[in-house]
Amino acid sequence: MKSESKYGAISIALWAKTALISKHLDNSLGAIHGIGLTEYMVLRSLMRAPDHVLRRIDIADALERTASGITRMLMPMEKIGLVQKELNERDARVSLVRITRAGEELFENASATLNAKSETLLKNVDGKKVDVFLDLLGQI
Amino acid sequence: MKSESKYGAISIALWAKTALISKHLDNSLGAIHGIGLTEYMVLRSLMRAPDHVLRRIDIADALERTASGITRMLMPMEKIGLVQKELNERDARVSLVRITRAGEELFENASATLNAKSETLLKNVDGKKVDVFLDLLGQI
DNA sequence: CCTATATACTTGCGCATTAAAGTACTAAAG
DNA sequence: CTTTAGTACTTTAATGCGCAAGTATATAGG
Repeated sequence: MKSESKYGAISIALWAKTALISKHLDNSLGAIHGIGLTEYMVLRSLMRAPDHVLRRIDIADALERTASGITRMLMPMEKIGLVQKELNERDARVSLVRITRAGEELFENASATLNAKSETLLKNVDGKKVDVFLDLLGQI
Repeated sequence: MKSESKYGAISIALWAKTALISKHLDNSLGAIHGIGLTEYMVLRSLMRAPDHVLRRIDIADALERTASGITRMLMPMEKIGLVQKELNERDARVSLVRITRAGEELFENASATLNAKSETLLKNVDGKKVDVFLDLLGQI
């Protein structure tokens, strides 16, 4: 068997470890706050956007998802009041997404859960190299 | 907005970057070899197993998937002759999975594709830190 | 204006995956 | 043996998500 290149090994390790971590995070967020990890990421994108508003397509791009996936995901999120639809006067094709006050609060609580759970999951990672790790991930 | 802890930031970066990378790898493997990334990982697990045989449950554990997901995934793989079922004489509950010669060949070719594509996707990662990166991922 | 092309979504359909229930078998304890 | 509990897998029903097609609107060129 030919050996795996180091870059291939990184891809595979990323895939495997991320599967593990995201499953745990998804379960915790679901059990405690009733949202999935992808929904958390939608809220996070909105919180980071100027004025806390984004077009659906911007969310799709940010999360590496398709527009159709975003449309479907936002329906229940709107129903439970985490986000609300908003029209764009300049362009009637666009339907903007705004995070609500309830969405902001849930995001803050969910972030605490995510941070705590991440600390547990990553406790074996050499604390002195956390910044290196973040830097390497940023280079991708 | 409270800031994200560094461990939380790592989880999120892993999630986002892995989504990007695995989408590209999945597309390449699908277009060139007709298998998905998860199926590639099944073959990889089998290649690394002693005697190239595993129980379904071992594959499920290795890939962070459920037994039922593995059952479904193996059906088409068996149909196109990448793996074959095998009985366990000691325990009739178990149905072992063995990689075929065709499966081994496809795995070798797919590995070359995966390595090459990974190199492209990760070309911005500081070459001197590749070992550090792999080590950090291994610590998770 | 009018047509052609591009953009921002939404919808219909299908695939991959899971959770939960069901089947078949094994193992452990009396 | 027989009962009980546990394990390995399969199946059923439901979810999440993408692709392709469809709708509505915008923009550019004649």
